[in-house]
Amino acid sequence: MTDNIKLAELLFGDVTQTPEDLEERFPQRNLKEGVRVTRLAPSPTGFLHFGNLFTGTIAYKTAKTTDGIFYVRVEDTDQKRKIEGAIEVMLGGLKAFDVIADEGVVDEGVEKGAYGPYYQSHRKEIYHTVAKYLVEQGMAYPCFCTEDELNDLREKQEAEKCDNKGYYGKWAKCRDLTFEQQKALIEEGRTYTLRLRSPGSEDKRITFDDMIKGKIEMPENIQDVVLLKTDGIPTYHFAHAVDDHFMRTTHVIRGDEWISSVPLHIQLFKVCGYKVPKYAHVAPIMKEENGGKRKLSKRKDPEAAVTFYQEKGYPKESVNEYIMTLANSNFEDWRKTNKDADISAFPFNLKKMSVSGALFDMVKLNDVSKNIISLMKAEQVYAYAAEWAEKYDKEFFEIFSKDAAYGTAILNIDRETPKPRKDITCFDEVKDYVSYFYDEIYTPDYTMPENISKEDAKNILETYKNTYNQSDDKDMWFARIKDMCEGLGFTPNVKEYKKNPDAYKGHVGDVSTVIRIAMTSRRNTPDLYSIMQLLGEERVMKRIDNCINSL
RNA sequence: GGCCCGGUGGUCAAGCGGUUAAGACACCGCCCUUUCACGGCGGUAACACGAGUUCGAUUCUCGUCCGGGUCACCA
Repeated sequence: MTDNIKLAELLFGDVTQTPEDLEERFPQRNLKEGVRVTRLAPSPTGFLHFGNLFTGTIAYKTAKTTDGIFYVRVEDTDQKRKIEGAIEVMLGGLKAFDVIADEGVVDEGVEKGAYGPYYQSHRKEIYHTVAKYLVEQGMAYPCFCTEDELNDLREKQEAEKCDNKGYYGKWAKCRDLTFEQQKALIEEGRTYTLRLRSPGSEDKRITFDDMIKGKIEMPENIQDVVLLKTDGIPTYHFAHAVDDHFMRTTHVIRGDEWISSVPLHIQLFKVCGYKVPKYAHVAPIMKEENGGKRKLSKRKDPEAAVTFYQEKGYPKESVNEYIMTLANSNFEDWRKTNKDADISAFPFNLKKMSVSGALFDMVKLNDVSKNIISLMKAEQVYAYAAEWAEKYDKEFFEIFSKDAAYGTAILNIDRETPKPRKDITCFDEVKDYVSYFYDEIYTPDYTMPENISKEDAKNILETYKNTYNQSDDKDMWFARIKDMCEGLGFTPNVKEYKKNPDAYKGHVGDVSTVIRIAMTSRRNTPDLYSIMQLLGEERVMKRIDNCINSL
């Protein structure tokens, strides 16, 4: 029995399976050529960052464009960070924007698929099986260095201005301990981590092909990184290699902060005898701050939280559309020629991803969202708005949901025309947008424009009251307004007024404005005729009277 | 500091040896118009800098500068 085998027994005597057993338990997926398996591997922090949604969407699309599999694996290896209900928050946010896992953790505590467990905290025996194998092969060793010792090491390297910091080569104190020494330390009860015995050499370089960034050349990894922490739980690096191998991930899609550890990861895959997956490193979404760029920050930027979009009531279609404009530069061109197509029909392509981080642009998101909502049917807008209100504005929901046909009719003004209005950006605006249709939440304010005297306003309304007829069609309705202009000192002809402004008090537009204000307390609204039709004769008359009385 | 990556209008970005350097958002003007929108038309505005290579560089090479990432028993 060699020392390596003895050490492996000493360290992992309780491991009963072998890597071969695992290969059998998690067989190669039976997939057609070119079909991709991707994943999102969030750590449960209780906060879903827009960046998570972004990379998640990309991973999802990458799989879906090949009819592949997208799964969620929870990276809960950091005990210190554990938070209750965190999975619910993450999965809920993802689902709200149509990033739905085929496999893995699909709900709090619910796992689906044959490659689990999908919580890293439940995979200890799998990691240990591989760890044991690595020790047997002489590719891993226990390290008994304490935190203080490691700090000293760092300081020493700092003082020597050492370019290559870290635990490797001559600095790796525990690398060349004899079996007897190791055994003695363990029997002494000393805690230890398990480190990789890196086969890398300082002067070698490796290249790899990132699907987004292209060819990258880097120095080989020489660090004897920690594989297993003192509590026996793996570090990200080790878990990544083991999990993505046994879960049979084909494409690792993640944030580009990982790019500098790719040499390590490739080495890990090779040391374990695994096929290296394809990598795609996604640039982060940035935020502008006094002229500079920085990552969207959880602390500083409310829009960094996915819940922000839910609270504001951005439809998922809008957010997804915006994400795609950021992700694939040809998306907007595609959209132009495929106006009605579902977004899932877009041929998403990793190669079209931008290499560097894009600035988050709220104005653009809003524009995208207005377009999306303007193209929806009124029923759809009503359903979304009601759904939003039920969750975030109960009081309004009560009122708004009482009469769906009425609400829908309001939202249908000027909609489903070749040139629909684009008033609504997100659903928290709907209450204000429709407020004057609901007496319960309507507070009149009859402030008239400066160019119209109270007298004239009164006269206009008195006159109008006598001529108004609810059953007029739109042309007739407007003809009546025009007809009353002359008698009041206004002109029905706007051009005429512009030519000769001193000859009149104003034009039809001003007369309409007075009526508009009486009806809605606003100077700007969608089509007034439609509004008055929906209000109904009784309320129209009442509002005219109220306005006259308050002038 | 070492190692990576990047730098085209305010923003997102096409172009990748010869272009009047696309398009979208924003902004400005005009038109349409009972308001506001919508829509239409037009406009302002960019290849970080310096050397090479080349008949010719935004496109290729090198350097400078600037921005970002990373150097944990965090992911």
